[in-house]
Amino acid sequence: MTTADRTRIDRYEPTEIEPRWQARWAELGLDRVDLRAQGRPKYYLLTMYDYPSGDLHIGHWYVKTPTDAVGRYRRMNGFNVFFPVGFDAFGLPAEGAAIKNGIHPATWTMKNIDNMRRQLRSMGATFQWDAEVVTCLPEYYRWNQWLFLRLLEAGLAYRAKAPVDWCPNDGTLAREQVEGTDRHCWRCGAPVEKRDLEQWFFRITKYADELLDFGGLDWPEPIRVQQANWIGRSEGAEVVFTSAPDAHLAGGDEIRVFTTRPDTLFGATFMVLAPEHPLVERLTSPGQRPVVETYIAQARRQTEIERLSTDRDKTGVPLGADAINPVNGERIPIWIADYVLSGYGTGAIMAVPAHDERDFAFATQFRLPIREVIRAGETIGQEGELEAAYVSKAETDVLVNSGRYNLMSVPAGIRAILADLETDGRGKAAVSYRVRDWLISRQRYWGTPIPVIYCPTDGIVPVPDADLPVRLPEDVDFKGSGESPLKTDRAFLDVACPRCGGPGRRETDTMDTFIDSSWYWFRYLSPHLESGPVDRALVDGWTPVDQYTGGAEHAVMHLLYSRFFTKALADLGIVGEREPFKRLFNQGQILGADGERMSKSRGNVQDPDKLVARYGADTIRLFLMFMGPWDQGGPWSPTGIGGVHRFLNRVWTLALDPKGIEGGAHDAGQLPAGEDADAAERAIRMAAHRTLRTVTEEYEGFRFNTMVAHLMELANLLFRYRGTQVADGVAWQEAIRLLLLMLAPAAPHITDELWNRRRAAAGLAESSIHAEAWPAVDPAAIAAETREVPIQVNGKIRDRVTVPVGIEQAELERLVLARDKIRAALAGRTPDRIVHAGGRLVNIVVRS
RNA sequence: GCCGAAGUGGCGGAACCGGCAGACGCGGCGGUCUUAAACACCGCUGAGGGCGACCUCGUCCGGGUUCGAAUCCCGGCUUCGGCACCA
Repeated sequence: MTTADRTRIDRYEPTEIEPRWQARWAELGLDRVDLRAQGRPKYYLLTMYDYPSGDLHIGHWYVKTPTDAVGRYRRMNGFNVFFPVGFDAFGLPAEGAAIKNGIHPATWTMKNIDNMRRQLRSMGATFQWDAEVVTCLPEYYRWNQWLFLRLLEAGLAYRAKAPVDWCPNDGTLAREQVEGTDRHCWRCGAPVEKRDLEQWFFRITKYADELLDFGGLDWPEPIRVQQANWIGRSEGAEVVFTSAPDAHLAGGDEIRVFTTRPDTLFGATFMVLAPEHPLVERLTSPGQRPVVETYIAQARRQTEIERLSTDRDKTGVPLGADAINPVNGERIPIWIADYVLSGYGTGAIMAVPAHDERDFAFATQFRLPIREVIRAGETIGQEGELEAAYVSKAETDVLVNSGRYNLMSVPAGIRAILADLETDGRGKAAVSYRVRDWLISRQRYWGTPIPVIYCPTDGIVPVPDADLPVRLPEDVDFKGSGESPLKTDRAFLDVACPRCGGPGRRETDTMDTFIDSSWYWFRYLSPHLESGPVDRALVDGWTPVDQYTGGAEHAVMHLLYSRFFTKALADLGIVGEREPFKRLFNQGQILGADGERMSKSRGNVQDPDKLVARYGADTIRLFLMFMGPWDQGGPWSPTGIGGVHRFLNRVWTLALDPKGIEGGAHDAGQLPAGEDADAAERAIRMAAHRTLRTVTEEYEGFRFNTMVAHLMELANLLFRYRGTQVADGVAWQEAIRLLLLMLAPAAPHITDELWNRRRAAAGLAESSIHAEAWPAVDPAAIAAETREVPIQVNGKIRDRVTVPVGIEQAELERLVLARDKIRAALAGRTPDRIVHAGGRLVNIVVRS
């Protein structure tokens, strides 16, 4: 085909087609959904909303456009699909921009949102824009405050003084926001310190056990494992030691420890308290006081210093006091050391150096006694000096040096010791969790104000519901010191106590923005509702979310908080379901071409606007799906994008110009050798329907890369028939129709254009392809009469034979053994065995 | 160190259940069309050997199970992600 010929039909011009169809879909209301419609099954499709940083990069497309394809596919399958978007609009970058450029965070944020809305529209996705949520608007954050007050009433929110992780730039951090061995801030990278502050907490620990239960959820295994590890449930015992009488001490103070190994109680040769433990002060002997105080001060500072290695030497000092072991009355010295954490268990341990690596290291360093109390059963009587801690809980291990518990197996020992401790009131079975309560206070301006007032008379007073929202003052002074401007804003700060009317002071901390994202999908259902946070009827009808898509980096933050919130809201009677997201898919992450995370500072950000201008949204959508498995991600490389664009061009040509013949092949326009028109049409139908069968499964299973590959294969096959006598025949027409329908969810613009050009050519009125039903496979079309069977000799392919589908095994064997190549491979030997692999293959086994 | 995921052509990847390794695309080579180039189209393209039909080798490494292993089992190596003294 020459250039002149090729211009005979219109060329594929995505930049002309795409905006036109996007406008048309808006007119047709394709992006609207009647949430109260009856009849069709609901499908709540949710993709993680974005922080309005200002620009979309290709990573946003990577999450959202395949998700949109799923929505379109579901819609074609008769579902009422709800697919909202919004913006996670509070947060630090806006404040940073304010300090740096003197722009108000609200101005900066809303401007960014405007730009991002435009960019999001260019994806051609069917987002429900009228459900949009912007979390920095009072109509949203008002309900953060309202929910906070309900949690406060229910005892799920509380204020406590606690050592908190503190970043000099960003203030308080949640534990999840402290990263790495050196404990740096996830945002700015500065070393994180510990500070004692009065802070607000949400009682997520109350739900620890329920959060470990993923029953009924279709979530990726790695995320479930990560959450389970984060929650970190350990079963063991709480054992009560007592302080021994001493010159400076009457004795009898209860010192509780948590242990997972009550069977090793006889091996406790000393005890260690966290430096922050409340009893340290009381137990320390006058002689040790200076050393102890120095150590505590040092430990405090130590968390501020970069600690690059976890296997640094253990440090600690003795208090100069002893404790009494409840099982044998033995006196053991009490130490403090920073390897015992104040926030876990009881903040105190019994040290069993023989059977715990950390205690072993500590004992070795300070020459404390090590007493073996567990031995592998078969090594009894071979006791010697231990070179390392023996940490084992094997069934065959037995207790030694443990008085009346000697020679009991470990499980039996645990049960017996626990029972005896319980009888004496000296201990009980206990469970401990790694997860701590969620610290939600942030010393920042750009967040939801925490709705409480401090009154000298009444203490902590909640802001009455009627006074909500507590609005962020707009006219504030950003000094750039990092200190929240709310702290110095008299108009905000000074407020009458709602209870006594006296002078009160408003809370100046704002909420962690993860609160916003912990319930936003409920709000999507009624974003402007003024009578409450959620419309209960809609929530009951539409939640849980059927499919959630987003990055795995939220495994222990957003995805855990959301589950907690949903459970808490269910207990408060605000929602009915206890889990937010029924099915979760974590797509991978697109990295920069350098293999690093995309970021402006690295200069490796891919701008989708340019790509869209050059290739069109359909090509970009399809290319992102084609790159590889969706959960894999990978470095961005535009190599190959041309191949996908070519594919769309071929679809264009197939649909509009079936009779044309390209130059190139000598036999162009001829049917394949040995094929008549009937056979050709059967081949086309079979290919189209087989493709439909696979592609349907691939949409269901989110295997978009192979889905695109199979559509390419079908297009390649049709291209071979282009210009032949069957081009544009009945089978061809059907194949084109199926090809367009199958491609429609992934490449929505070009398919609607081609669909309607073909309708117009047939004298039919316009009708969007996206209103069509997903086609059904015709079983008759895919039924084959013959099939090709590979033949192996000793597992190696030697030949193939085409046989009728229903052939008898004996007949097949006779046929196979008569083949020249097989006779040659057998070289006169007699087969020992012939394996028929379910009709898929024949393997002739011959020995010698 | 612990937990998790993954290692297949020059590259992205396919093979979903143990049954034709490398689908599809990129890149490369050759060709058709064109005055020419670009575009488009057609063919070839894992490595080695052979004029050829074909043969040998080949899915991180070493063992094993099986008629048959990229796939299952045991041991090891490497890369990526998470956790960071959690008693």
